[in-house]
Amino acid sequence: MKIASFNINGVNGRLPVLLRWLAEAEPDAVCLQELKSPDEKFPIDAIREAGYGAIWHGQKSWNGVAILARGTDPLETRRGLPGDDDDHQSRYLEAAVKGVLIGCLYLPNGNPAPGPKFDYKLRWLGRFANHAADLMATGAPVVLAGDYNVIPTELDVYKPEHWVDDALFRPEVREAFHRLLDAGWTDAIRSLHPEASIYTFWDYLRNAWGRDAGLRLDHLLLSPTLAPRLLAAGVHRDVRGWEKASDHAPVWIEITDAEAGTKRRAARSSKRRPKE
DNA sequence: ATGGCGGAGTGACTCCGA
Repeated sequence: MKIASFNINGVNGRLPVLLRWLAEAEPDAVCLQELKSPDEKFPIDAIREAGYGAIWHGQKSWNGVAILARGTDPLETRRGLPGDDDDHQSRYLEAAVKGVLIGCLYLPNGNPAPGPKFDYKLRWLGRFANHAADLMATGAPVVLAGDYNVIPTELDVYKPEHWVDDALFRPEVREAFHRLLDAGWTDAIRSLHPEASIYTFWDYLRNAWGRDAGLRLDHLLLSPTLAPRLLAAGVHRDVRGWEKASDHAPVWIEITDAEAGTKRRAARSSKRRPKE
């Protein structure tokens, strides 16, 4: 099963990019961010024709998240991040797809920092950590996928010294991300590629793509019950070079299906299995 | 590297993203 996350940067303006990528990559489940579309303008007909069911939480002009599922409809479990009834930005959507609970998030950018936008980002991170802990406590296989707007380490940015005061890289933000890892979440890409320089975003400005001046901002975090099923992870870099591309590239994982995962875990615990 | 590029909402500009 392939699960991907893609900050599409305008789902209507970039619909040809989305449809081409769905046809080429054939992900089983997709988290989209930055729809920049009100609910009534979400291109559900074209997405259904491409073979996907979908749920979405849009908003005029900005934000907006969606979950797509190939050949089926996502089973919605939550709309909006709990913890603040006054927060009306469309940044969190959650659904079950083929036995996996998928949280789709678009974390606030937070610039300029310091300031009210940065404060909102830190509050959002706190609410997110609380909800993530609740999800983990259920024991369900969970992936939290999306645009975190967090550069986790110096390895995840082309020139760390240019970003020290930026809301994507400030210590408070990095520490919040690492507290998630300490709590038991697995950064899928980093767990399989511990040393590699991997980016998911390249600015439109200053020929960032041509210079490979990128950032790793889009992440898939796996619960302890899902992490053992991780087979592969990567970034569809070439999509960033397409005509009318988003400034983000899709990030993806492949996991064993639920039945195979159960067999694997059973095999691992078996006394007959030789030590790895 | 504080200008750039690009989308959306409106209708030459603004706001916003990262």
